[in-house]
Amino acid sequence: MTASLPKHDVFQAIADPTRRQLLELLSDQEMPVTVISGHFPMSRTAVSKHLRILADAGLVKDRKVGRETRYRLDPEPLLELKRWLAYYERYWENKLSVLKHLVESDEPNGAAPFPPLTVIERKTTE
Amino acid sequence: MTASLPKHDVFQAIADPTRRQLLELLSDQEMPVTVISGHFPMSRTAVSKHLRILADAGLVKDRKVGRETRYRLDPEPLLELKRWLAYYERYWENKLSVLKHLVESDEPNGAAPFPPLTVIERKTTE
DNA sequence: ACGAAACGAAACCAAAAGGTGTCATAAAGG
DNA sequence: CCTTTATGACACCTTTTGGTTTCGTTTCGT
Repeated sequence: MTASLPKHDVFQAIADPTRRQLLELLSDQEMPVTVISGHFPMSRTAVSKHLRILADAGLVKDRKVGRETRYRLDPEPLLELKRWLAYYERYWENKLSVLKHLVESDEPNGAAPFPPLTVIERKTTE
Repeated sequence: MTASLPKHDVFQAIADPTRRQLLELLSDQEMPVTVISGHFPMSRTAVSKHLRILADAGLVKDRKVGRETRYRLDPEPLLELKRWLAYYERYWENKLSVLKHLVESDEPNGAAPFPPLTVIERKTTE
């Protein structure tokens, strides 16, 4: 167990626009760092750090080829994102039902309008 | 034009685990800030700021009811996320083709192995 | 009319994020 | 060999983020 414990999760990894562009660039083919960083208006080191974060999230894989390290997309962790998103699909599928909900809870201050207070635990840093 | 120019984008908004929990909590029904913050191990103000960020991204809507402000989910911006994700679906649908790609680009240093260097413009802060 | 409740705004703070440049090392290539 | 190339590891800096507390304003309830 404790299988690889990703230090960065997918949500955080894709939050940065540069990293999303990296994923797009690497989706076609694998590339070494120098070539990759040539596509971005920042230092190679900066790009390298972004790649590290993506790797931590499992979104890219690397392999050494001679003196270079080639990176390529691994889309697998995006499945988690897809599953997360799937939960909300039902909400936009019928926005009308949302509207209906709004109208129904019309009373300014209902009797017991809100669910039992369940405190959401702070995820302890693993 | 310049239609509402969201200061925070969806990707950044959902990057924070607390904000994802907020979305989940608000997906069922609308709630005023005090009730919402009762579910989280942090100050009301902190929760309020998270709600602000979600609102900036268009993920929640608020309406004033008396002295309280009730927040509720608006799933619409998640469509952007869904579209972004859709681009990558073809990659995990056939991970085998990715593998094939890898094997084919076997030569240690091919003639012109990488695409023409197109520098990706830094998105100027709007 | 007045105290309490609900909330946003502001000032503040520590830590994380996103950059930079320099350096050490390993592999390639005369 | 000796130089160049590719890269990761550091040390460092600035801005953003996520949190706090305090304060003012509006609305409610009595």
